[in-house]
Amino acid sequence: MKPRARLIDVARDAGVSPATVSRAVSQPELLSAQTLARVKASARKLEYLPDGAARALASGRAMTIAALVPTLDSAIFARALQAMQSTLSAAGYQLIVSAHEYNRLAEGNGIRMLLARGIDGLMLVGADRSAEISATLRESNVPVVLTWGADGMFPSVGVDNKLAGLLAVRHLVSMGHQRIGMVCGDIAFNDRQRGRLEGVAAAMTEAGLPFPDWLVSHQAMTVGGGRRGCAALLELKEPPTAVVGGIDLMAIGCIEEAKSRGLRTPEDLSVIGIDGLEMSAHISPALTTVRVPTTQIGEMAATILLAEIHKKPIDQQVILPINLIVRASVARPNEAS
Amino acid sequence: MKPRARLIDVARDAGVSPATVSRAVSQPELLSAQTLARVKASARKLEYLPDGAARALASGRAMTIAALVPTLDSAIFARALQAMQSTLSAAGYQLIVSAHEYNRLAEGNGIRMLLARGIDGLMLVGADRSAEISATLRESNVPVVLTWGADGMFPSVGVDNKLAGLLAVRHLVSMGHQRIGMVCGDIAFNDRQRGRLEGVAAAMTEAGLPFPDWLVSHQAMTVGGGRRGCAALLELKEPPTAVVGGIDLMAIGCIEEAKSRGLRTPEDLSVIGIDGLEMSAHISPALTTVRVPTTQIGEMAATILLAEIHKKPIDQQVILPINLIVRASVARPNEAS
DNA sequence: CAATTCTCTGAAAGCGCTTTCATTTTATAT
DNA sequence: ATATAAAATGAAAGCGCTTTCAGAGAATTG
Repeated sequence: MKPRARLIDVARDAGVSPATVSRAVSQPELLSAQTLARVKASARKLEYLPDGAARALASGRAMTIAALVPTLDSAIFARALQAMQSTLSAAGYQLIVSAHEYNRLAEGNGIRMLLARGIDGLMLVGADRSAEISATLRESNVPVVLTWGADGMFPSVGVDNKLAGLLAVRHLVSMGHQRIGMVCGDIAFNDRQRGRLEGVAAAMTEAGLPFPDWLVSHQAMTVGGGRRGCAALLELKEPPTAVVGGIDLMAIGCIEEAKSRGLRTPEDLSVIGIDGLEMSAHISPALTTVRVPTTQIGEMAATILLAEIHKKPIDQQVILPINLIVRASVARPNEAS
Repeated sequence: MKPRARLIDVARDAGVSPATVSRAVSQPELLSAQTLARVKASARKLEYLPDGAARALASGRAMTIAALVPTLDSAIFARALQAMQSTLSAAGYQLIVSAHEYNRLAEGNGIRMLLARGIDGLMLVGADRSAEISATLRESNVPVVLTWGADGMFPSVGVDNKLAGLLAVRHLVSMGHQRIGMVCGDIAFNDRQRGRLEGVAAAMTEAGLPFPDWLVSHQAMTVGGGRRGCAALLELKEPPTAVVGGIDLMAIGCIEEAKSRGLRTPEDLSVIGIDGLEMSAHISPALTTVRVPTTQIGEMAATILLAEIHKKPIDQQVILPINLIVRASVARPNEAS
């Protein structure tokens, strides 16, 4: 219950000025080896832990980067955050993460709270936010990086979501599919899903295929959502012979739903995902998917933020390559259908 | 690029003292409606955002709770964190989360960093840490809550992991299985997996069944890990007729591995998981599992922390009930095997 | 050897806010 | 009305640290 040692206690113990102790912590190269050793000894002896709030206040730097993602409950963001954390902690920064559950208002509040809290950088997902928030962000002067999407204002790192949808459908088309459906997440506050959907639609147009509204089912972005979406498509008078999942998880749900209806994948229904989850390779049939380099996105996001903080030049918009991973969930459609 | 408005600017604009503005922010009930309105107007006009670092320093409260989990890349922790965040933000607290990737040292560092950073409470997973860190934690006087496990020193909320293993195996035994294997995560720094393994062993003993080392395979806690573990067990001279997955994800891997070897679940190999993931209900066969109330753990953790902070009485150790969810992945063993 | 340049350390002024404590104002009671 | 309590506000002292500025020695130079 003894009060935590403060910097001044260490200074007293080591017989130096507070300034010297401060330097020992943040710029040890400025001190003579001897002084440094003495201070360090005292610090250790007193179990000195610098006070973050005081440091942040005095220095204007919080050594903290925040990431505000739609949800923690997604392997996708989790991996990216993981990568960010590694990169940042190597640079002495901490990552604090928060989620808004696909709620635009919650995102706005989250941003404001984080800004108030004092952060040196902010990672956001997508570019789907109000002009007001964007303005707040801009005025705050806090370095920002957008991931998975771009808006042309803030630096960004992501992939071409439209291209992802395009690649998926092109593959399906190349296998001979004509009636293709999509099980998609809610697109209201999710420009990634919107982009993928656009890509799917574009590819259908490109192939001269019809793509009416009823061939896309919007569902929760879970396995269960995928199942429901697939069920909806399968119950159409003319069900699709192939379906693309807005994310791998939904694609997996599609496979399961088909299975539960006695349909085999890929023989009776081809399924393709977008994401490239670890588990997608291990289910059966192994999921054909468009892989998004999640880990790299996280690393790049951290790198960009760090560069912004240090006023170094950055790529305003980096678009990482995506690629089709052909596995076993897509085949030529049945003659019958 | 204009500097952010400070409290004193608002005070000036509203024609009141800084103290009044401060109160308007944190204890509005102390002000007359009229003054409050005036201050709020000025604050809005100047786009005033209080400085978190300064508030934390002056008040000694950071209004921040930290959670340090093994990994973000797990639906389990993600859900619990989600629940914590909701509960905390309702109380005006922010949650910052960090991961240590199942690395004991990294956890220690993480704890120290968080402590230095200034937090009002800390959520940790499991009780598997050095006495030194525990001491640091104790001395820091920061409220702590342990989740998924307990050590008798800090308040905790979790489940009886051993019981989980026990329930799983009892179910298997009741279905007539005698040779039961387990695919388990690394237990070196994971008392949850250790507990589950113990439970499995205990249940085997209880049933008078042998449970030699080679019937448990330690693997990465992913679908892929589950597959490898199942493969290892299946290649035994006398492979088990049933296997329990240390977590649902691994159990799913087991089902997939069996499938890829031409074995049907549950006819040829019964599989049972522990966790109760959303997706477990949707795969085929639907996974029989021991459900752990993840969301509740998160909520309780937040509630306990909040109570500790406000010096209210708390339950030192809350153990949430777990329950077997019988679905389709367990059946009586084949006569043949 | 004096002059100049470094290197190392200390003094002191905040960083932006909260929080006693004191004071003024307003409401309540006699 | 006057005394007394209650409510509303302000003055000022920090919270624990960083950082500029300057000074004291030590090292280098002509």
